[in-house]
Amino acid sequence: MSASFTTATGADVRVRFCPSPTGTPHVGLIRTALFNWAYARHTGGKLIFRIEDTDAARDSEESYAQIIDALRWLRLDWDEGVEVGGPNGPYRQSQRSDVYAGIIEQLKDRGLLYESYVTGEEMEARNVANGRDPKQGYDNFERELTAEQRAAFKAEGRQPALRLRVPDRDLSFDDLVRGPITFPQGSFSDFVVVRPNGIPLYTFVNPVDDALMGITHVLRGEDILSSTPRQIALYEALVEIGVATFIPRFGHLPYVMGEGNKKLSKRDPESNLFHHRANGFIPEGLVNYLALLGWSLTNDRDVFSLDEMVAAFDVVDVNPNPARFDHKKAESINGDHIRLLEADDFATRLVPYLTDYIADPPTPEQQEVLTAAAPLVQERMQLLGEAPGMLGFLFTSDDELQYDDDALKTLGETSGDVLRASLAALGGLGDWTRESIEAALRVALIDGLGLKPRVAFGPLRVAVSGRRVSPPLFESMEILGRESSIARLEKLAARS
RNA sequence: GGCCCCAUCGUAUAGCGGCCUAGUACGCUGCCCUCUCACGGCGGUAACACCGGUUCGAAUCCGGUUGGGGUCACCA
Repeated sequence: MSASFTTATGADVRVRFCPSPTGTPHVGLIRTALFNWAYARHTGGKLIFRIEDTDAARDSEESYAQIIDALRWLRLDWDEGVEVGGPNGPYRQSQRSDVYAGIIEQLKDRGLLYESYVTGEEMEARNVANGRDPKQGYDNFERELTAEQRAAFKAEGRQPALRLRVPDRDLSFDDLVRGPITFPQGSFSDFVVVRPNGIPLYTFVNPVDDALMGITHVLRGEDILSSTPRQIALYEALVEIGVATFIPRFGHLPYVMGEGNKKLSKRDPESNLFHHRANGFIPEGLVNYLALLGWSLTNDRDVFSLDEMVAAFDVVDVNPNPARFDHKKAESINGDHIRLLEADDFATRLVPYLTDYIADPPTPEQQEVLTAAAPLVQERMQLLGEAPGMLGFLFTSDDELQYDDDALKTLGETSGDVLRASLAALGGLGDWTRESIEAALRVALIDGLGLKPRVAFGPLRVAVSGRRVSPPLFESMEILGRESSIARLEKLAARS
């Protein structure tokens, strides 16, 4: 590649995110969006959001809506593109056919694109006839077809595909995350950019749109690394006809892998961004974890905000090795972010996960309980999806409260005595507060019955929550109220 | 198979020639705190794939080997 093309830097940075709307958003895709976004924000540049919907058979509006949903949920905004518009629209490739048609004509007139009539079967036969591997691929043999030959094919009713004449030399570029990469001449042959029906392929529209939109840095998945020299060849052609004035820099981000050594597949639920949202990831936590897949803030801290990421992010610091998605680590990071939330904010975010128990929005009574109980569980949660298990008992009537089997198993010989002694101690209690409840129970059970705390309070926990583990007992009883607490102790005492 | 990429504890990473008897986090684990579970605190476990070079000195640079991954479509 010529060294004479200039590339923009600093505030002139223009990066893009250009997914195909097929299927539900993948964590790898979103990680790519995040890095592009962070780079734009860090440099004061622009993020362009374009949709590559040139495959009518696989693209869907539902998928498009999901990608928008995902970006907005994670608070990744864009400066130009679908939904927001901009000077380089339209931003959906399905609406840009006219743009492509003009460029195809110019390229063809210059001889940079040429007609190719050979079919796949014919090419295989040709390779066999020439003693080559049948799968060897195209050998550029139609570069110099004469007008007569072309006319003959057309007379047969054949329509040509258009191939790009690739330069007969090595193609190199300096990858932002991997350094210099060279593809030797002959690594690939002239490739099809326009189908016989006139519809251009991804290999064409992607670089063309990048050029037209002034993209300076192409940050994308590693899977496209090997087609980068092809794109550079196209770019050189675009420069020749004046459509592009420079070749962008490329940076290939590492894969996001699943268990073992396989790329996180679309079938794998871990790959589905919304699966994580449904489980109770908060955007702060998920985006933080995604950032850690190939990048780090400092050597001794991995919990940080988007703002902190923006201040520090640079593509050149991205690690080239593939990263495994570790849900344990992801959940731990999420738990840290949950703990960072303001109490009211946290309580509000719990609501959608508690719809089996409360209304959305909650009734005033439910809101009161939720506000009181949220701080008790904020430091014990990694995922908001744990809320029903931890708090459900507070929104269940005394009659309907169920006991978990493993909770009942912890009940022993003394459980009945503990419950009866507790009822006696609590019966005449004046104030119903965490402190008064605890004081009365300690006197009755620890001092009175001589029990160890964990033995004494276990049965009460089961009676109140129906579970073996629960939020702190005395606080739970205070929130539940005197009447309900006593009813629950009596209910369990009756069966002990 | 051709071409390309990658290679530090189980995982994610720090390290960009001496600060490294390799740091941090998750995980696992011991102890403390403690009404359960968590949170928090203090410990422990565990890695430079291999072989050659370059250098006074290499996890760091170079070459090779091995291993992994990707890509070779008229899909994107």
